[in-house]
Amino acid sequence: MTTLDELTRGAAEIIQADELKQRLAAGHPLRVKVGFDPTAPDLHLGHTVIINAMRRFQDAGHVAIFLIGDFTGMIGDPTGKNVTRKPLSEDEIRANAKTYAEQVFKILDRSATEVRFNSEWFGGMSAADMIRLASRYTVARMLERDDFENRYRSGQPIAVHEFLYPLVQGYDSVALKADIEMGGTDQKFNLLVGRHLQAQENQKPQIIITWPLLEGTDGIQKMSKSLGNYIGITDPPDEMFGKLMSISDDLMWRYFELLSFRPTAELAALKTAVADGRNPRDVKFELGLELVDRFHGAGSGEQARETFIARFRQGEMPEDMPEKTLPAGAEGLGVAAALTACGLTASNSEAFRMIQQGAVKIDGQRVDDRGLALQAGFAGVLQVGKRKFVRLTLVGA
RNA sequence: GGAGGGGUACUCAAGCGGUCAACGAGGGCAGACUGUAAAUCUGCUGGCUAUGCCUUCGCAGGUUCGAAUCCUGCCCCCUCCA
Repeated sequence: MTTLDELTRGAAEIIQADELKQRLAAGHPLRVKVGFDPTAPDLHLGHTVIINAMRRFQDAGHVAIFLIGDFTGMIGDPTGKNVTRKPLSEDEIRANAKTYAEQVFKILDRSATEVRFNSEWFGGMSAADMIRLASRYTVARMLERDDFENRYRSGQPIAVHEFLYPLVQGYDSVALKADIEMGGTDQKFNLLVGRHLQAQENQKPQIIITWPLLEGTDGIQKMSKSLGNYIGITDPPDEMFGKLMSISDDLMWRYFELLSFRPTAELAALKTAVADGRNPRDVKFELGLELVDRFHGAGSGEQARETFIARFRQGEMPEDMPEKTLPAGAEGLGVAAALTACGLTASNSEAFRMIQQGAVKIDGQRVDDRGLALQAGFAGVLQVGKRKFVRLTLVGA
């Protein structure tokens, strides 16, 4: 039996926690809605925080509604002041939705998930109905939203249709008869609009659960692809495991809380164990095992761990690495040129720098001579730093 | 429309005729130490056919032996006034 605490572990805020308790106690399956933007189908662990939450609700017998905002996506949402998002074509949206599904059902239980598109109810809505919808909320209340208020006060433009977005999102909840809507903390305002609109339609206003934005591997900024501090759920097992091992001990607990399905009591036990002297690294292994298994199938986590140990604790070379065959001229191929051609360094200059810093190895042997030329017939492993390898073969030109 | 301020490498930010491939900070990368953790220390952080050469300081010209630095035009951003 999943308790309320377990369902909302790590949540930033619950609006009307009492109501949530009551509805859960009533014993009926609740409709848990989460909206997704059809623009970014490449999910990382940060996105999964909320998907995990959906899964917990499913396991407790509720229905997860995976809502794809295709209607809104086709218009292009300029929210977020700087970049105007470009509208997506129907084809793009369909393709993105498919990718979403593939990724999301690694976590969600397909049989307890409703996948919906908001073009279902907006696609055929008349202008009159849209204006009617717009009449349901006042400008003053719209301006309560933080970013609207800031922009209004500082004289930055707010396009009229931006006011429509919260309404559209809120109306989704009406159309879906959502009992609960979850979102990132930045979504709070929009989620509240849903409550308002539902009340006007004589529906029970949805309960709102907001989730924090997960910190990236740097432990400071939110996980995002553009910051490069992300762990993609399609990352290969070894890479995913490795990235997880590189997070700080503090961050590990955060990841456990938001990403692991282990009961809170177990997490507390792990914490105690570490406090009593257990190596945090081994606990981090547990995290890696769980997550790699989740995205790559049972057993893949253990395999990733073995590879990890072999490579980093015992200093072995990875078993599979990119292979490359290059032609060598009469005088051979300079190491720097070879490194760059293999993509291990961005330029010859960088390659020279790496050599100077003792970061370059050939078959595990450190290279100090930047003038070294590899001859045709060479076959071996080039390495830069601790984790970049290429198996290179040189053939005569 | 008027007045003023500003655009420098991944980001912030110095420099205001030569010693500038450009101070410093952050970030990133590498080395040491480790548990590929954090913290810490050290080095690097434009390119190349590499002890030299080439290209970079909003864009295009000009002055000068020599410009990121001075002049002209253009583009963009910000602040104040109308």
